Amino acid sequence: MSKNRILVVEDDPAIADGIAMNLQYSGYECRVFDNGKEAADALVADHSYDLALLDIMLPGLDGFALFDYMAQYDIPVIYITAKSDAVSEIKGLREGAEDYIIKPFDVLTLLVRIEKVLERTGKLNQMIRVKDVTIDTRNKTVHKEGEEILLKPMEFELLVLLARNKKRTIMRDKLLDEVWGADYFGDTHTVDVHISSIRKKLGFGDVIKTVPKYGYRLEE
Amino acid sequence: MSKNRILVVEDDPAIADGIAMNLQYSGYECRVFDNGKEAADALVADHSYDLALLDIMLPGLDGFALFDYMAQYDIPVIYITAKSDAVSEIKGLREGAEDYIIKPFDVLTLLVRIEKVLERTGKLNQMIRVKDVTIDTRNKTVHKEGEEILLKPMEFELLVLLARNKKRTIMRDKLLDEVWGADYFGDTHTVDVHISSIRKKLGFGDVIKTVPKYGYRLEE
DNA sequence: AGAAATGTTGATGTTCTGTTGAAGATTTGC
DNA sequence: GCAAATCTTCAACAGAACATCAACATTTCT
Repeated sequence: MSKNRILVVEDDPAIADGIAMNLQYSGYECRVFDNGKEAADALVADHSYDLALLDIMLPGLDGFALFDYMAQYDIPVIYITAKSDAVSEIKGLREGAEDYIIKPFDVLTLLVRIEKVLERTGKLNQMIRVKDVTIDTRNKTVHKEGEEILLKPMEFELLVLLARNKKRTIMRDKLLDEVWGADYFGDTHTVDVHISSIRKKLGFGDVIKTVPKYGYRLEE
Repeated sequence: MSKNRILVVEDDPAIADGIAMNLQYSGYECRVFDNGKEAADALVADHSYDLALLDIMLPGLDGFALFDYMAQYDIPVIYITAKSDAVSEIKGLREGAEDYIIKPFDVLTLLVRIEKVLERTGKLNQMIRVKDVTIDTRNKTVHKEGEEILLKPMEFELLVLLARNKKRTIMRDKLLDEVWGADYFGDTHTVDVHISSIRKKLGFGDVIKTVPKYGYRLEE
């Protein structure tokens, strides 16, 4: 399956570098521009992007202006906003942007948002393979060596998050946030129990690594 | 990868020079102003800073006034305060500053504070390379010649501190303070044991130098 | 409403980690 | 060069973190 292509327009080089590195690491192909004008011009020749990450505050053409160019080619947009322009978020979403994310953000949050959008637009791989296990995110089923393994809903969600972010260590808090929701108040111990159950059902004792003091990581 | 840019506003030339020298030595690009007015004016033309260090007591525009200019461009702020204005610290933080540091401070304390802020805003390099060893601060992993080397949490934290401050000798007390926390009461001997373990696992016998009677230093 | 299944919490046993002490090696100072 | 101080390394202990099981409360489904 071919890589999803992501367009990034961000003028802060430190942030742009960080995003680019992480996207590539996660298996996306990405192209970065540091100003709106160049990005818009380049679209004419190449507009086969699955998603665009647009900073709102940009020199020249700003994120909102760029949105129209994206709409032309049906490229969904996630805005990147500084915390000072809280007002603009609403505007961005009302005009049709898929989502927004406020700086500073952590990498996993961004990746999960991207996955959500790609899933909605049907561009995300429905099947995830980890070792001899196949995860079908559409039918919510898991197979190992032809046999279906029954995972409970929470176990499934947790597994998908880990599997979509292979080789990335995720803190227990972060797992709780993303799988259980940000408004969940409970012990991180719950995560441990679910991990334990997944390991047992899938024989993932070594595939899901424990990173002491931090969290878990699913290996390739 | 581009250097992080830091804005320094400090009227005491001795302190300003010291900060500037140390920041450059640590790989930052920095610009120094000795008064608030000039700094604020210069922001209009160039505001691509990743962080600002602001003295509170300044001729003309003071640190608090400058904060508003920084907020406009979403530049995080660390205040530099004289020991006497303990009251102002609280005010500064409540208004949204990232952190503060009290004069006189030692260089490493300042550098670690800076790293904390840059990490939170996603502008710090998550990969550190020392010789043939790669440290991934986000995934909490260490690789040497493609192989993963397992470090224990404390070993990892200690290594990161040393590696982020290469060529800088750090006292045992300082290492204890920063890695174990200021409220830690224990023998500095613990540091020695951990250093020993890191050296052994990574083959860093010569890379981490012992500075007799003082502490340790990680060479480039 | 009753039954089945799920998620959470608590208890228990196990593994892993950090600290300490002691012995051996190295360096420093005289 | 020798003694003293300092550092390195090993091993053992205590405590923390983690895995697993079982019971309970909650939700879902029929």
